[in-house]
Amino acid sequence: MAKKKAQKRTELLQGTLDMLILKTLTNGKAHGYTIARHIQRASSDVLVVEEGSLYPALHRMERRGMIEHEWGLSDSNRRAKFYRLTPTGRKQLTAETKRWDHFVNAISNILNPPATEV
Amino acid sequence: MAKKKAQKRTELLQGTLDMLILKTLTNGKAHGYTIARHIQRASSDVLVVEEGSLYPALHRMERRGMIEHEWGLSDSNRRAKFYRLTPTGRKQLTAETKRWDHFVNAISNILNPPATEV
DNA sequence: GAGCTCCCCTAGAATGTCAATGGGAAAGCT
DNA sequence: AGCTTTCCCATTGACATTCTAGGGGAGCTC
Repeated sequence: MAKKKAQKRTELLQGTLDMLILKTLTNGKAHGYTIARHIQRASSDVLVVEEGSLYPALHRMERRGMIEHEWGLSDSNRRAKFYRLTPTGRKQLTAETKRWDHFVNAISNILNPPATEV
Repeated sequence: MAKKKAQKRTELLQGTLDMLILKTLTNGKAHGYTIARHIQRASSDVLVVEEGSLYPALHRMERRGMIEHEWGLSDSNRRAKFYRLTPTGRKQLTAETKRWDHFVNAISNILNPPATEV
């Protein structure tokens, strides 16, 4: 037994999902299912996007004007909602990426403090 | 006017606060107020820990056995609750740091995909 | 004693993620 | 044809964490 149950804790750090989705869409339009797959593969399975996180994220991002959708047919011939970046979305990606770098750098400074001053 | 109001969005990425607190405590015991100051200074004001986040975090961390407290007097001669790392807390810090590195690396792979395979 | 800084705390709202679930349709298999 | 798998969309309710916005008290300086 001992079901190696995955941590109950959040897998993704809140706030990073939008950035990942936006980034994924810079490769061209894609539908939800594909976006999730891409993030998972590109991260070697470290980042797993649950559907219950993905779709709400896509919806709020569209509501906020970062992405737009149009219906189409997927590679496997199924109805799928293809999302595309808007100019706003591109700006947002730039901003969030900058913020992310900034943030990671700050954390890093705490985790590995630079040589102390005299 | 145009009060450049800071984004309503969360300043800290969820889940990082505990790690920062634990790390801060590796320098020795400290009380809440000092911990917050330290994080802010060490990050050049990038990371600001609000009191409404700090104290609940300290309390739950203590509840989970990662830290312990004892009352004492601060440098400025006021009653203050000094927290200290427990062995569990140290382990937790190691685990969270590993998780963090792992995570940052994964995000990085998506944001700056390595040279594509042939 | 007014005002500042330090130090503790909590309640309520907001946000975002997850687990669980549901549905439907194409593809592949036997 | 029927069955199963995979793909694709979506929502619900629980949960954790953070923030805003409050409250209180005690030492220090003038």
